[in-house]
Amino acid sequence: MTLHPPKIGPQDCGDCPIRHRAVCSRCEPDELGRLESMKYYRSFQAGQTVIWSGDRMEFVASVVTGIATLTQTMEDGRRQMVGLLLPSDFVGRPGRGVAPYDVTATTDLVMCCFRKKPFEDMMATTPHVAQRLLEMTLDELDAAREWMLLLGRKTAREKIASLLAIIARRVSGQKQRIGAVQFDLPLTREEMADYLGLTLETVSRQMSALKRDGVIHLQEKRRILVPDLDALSNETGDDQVGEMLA
Amino acid sequence: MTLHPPKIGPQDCGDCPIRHRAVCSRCEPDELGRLESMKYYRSFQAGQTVIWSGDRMEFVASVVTGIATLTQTMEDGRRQMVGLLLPSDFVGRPGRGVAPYDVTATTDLVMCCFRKKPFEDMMATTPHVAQRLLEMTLDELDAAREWMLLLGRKTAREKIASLLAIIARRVSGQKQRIGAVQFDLPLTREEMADYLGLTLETVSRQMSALKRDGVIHLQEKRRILVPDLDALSNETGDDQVGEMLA
DNA sequence: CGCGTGCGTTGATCTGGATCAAACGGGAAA
DNA sequence: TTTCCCGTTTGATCCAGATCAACGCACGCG
Repeated sequence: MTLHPPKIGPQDCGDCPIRHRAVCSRCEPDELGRLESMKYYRSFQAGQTVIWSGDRMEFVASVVTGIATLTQTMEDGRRQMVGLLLPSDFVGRPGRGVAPYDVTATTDLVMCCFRKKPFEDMMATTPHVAQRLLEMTLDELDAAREWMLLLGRKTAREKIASLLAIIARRVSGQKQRIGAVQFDLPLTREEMADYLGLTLETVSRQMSALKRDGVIHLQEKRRILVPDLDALSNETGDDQVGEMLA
Repeated sequence: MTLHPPKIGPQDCGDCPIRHRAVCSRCEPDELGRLESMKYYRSFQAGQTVIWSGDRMEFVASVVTGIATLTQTMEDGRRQMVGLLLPSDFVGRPGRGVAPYDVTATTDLVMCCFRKKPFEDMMATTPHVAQRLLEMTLDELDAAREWMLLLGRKTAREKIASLLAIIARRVSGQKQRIGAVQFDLPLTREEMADYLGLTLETVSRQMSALKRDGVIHLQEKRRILVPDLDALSNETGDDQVGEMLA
């Protein structure tokens, strides 16, 4: 079924682009060595499913390059994206055997996988991996709760603006909401809809509205230019002051 | 402002009702002793605010008895509940100084508070607290993601049924969805609305509809009788099989 | 006792976003 | 080149849930 593309990736953890932010970021050289012995890389093409909900999981993993999504699907087909995985984000849960969500590559994707059993053993015996994983999980929990506010209470326009602002900030790297930013949307309209709890038609209409109002400019559907990140942030419904101290 | 009711609580951790499920559940006797030295109890009356969003937090805490809520509020007053805290649940984040959400007691509440600095020191030097906290945080993250599906994709009726089913299962203790269950709702209609991303009128109407359809019986507004937990679960929109293995 | 006040219910109407439907445009295959 | 396909846009209509409004009921208080 799955054809395996060449197993690329930085064989040496020292060269790894996510070395300083992933689960392994706190590890000492000897711990890194131990991780190297249990790791292997896997590549996926855009659109491929990494893990199906309900599958037995024999590994946990970090996103090295590319973007993946976490989605839940109801029997009748309603879908909700519950997570967007960027480089350095972690997939899987030590101590659980079955995947609760579908994991899908939305762009070409390289994952650094750790065999589950050795990884769990390492978690139990050395503190650095567990400490970092706790920190990352707490960050994800905060993000999930911010998303709950968006899903429960924001208007369609606010939802779109929030998503664009988040991607703009993550892509541009800068926390500051100053000046112009330009980036490629990594999601289709339908994926945006699944993330925001909307239909793809509403996403398209609100994108057009934001464009009409000059908040964003579209060149080529996916390439977004935000002339003023501050103006975009004003459309998110978020408290401007409260955001600053987060 | 805040008047302090008598500081009740099990002074000895050995007698604590949440001893086996809270952050401290993995601790050895010597570690418990260390925790005892940094802990103190605080009581709150139903309706009191435990922590305001933006407040400096000088402690982390476990819920001992009672129920508390975590809510986010937008400038214009829209509110979204992002967590429901039952006994043994943990509040606060080691390593962060400012509270991101309002924490409110919905019933009379007793919390076991740990001074933040000593607690953080203990997390850094002994693994048992951190390990348990990671496990609990991962559970909360799963719950938050389940809630994202509810907020983004479920109908009003499915939302109400899901909330009632969750409370029924947690209150009755039994994971099995068999037979009749009876319990008191710990939330007002407005709090339910804030949790579900609805208005209180819609909550009231859907409660009436579920009553009309015989899925629940109401005696005295808050006292709920679920004659058949299975029938209620069928109204949640959730995959029956998928739930089993979670 | 009458009165307010806090919850909850119910009714009438409105509306934001869903649904149904058609068409566009660019890239790849034929 | 033409055709097809996929992602996207736009239009017309519908409807679930929001909003506005009135009222019921239980409880505590002067």
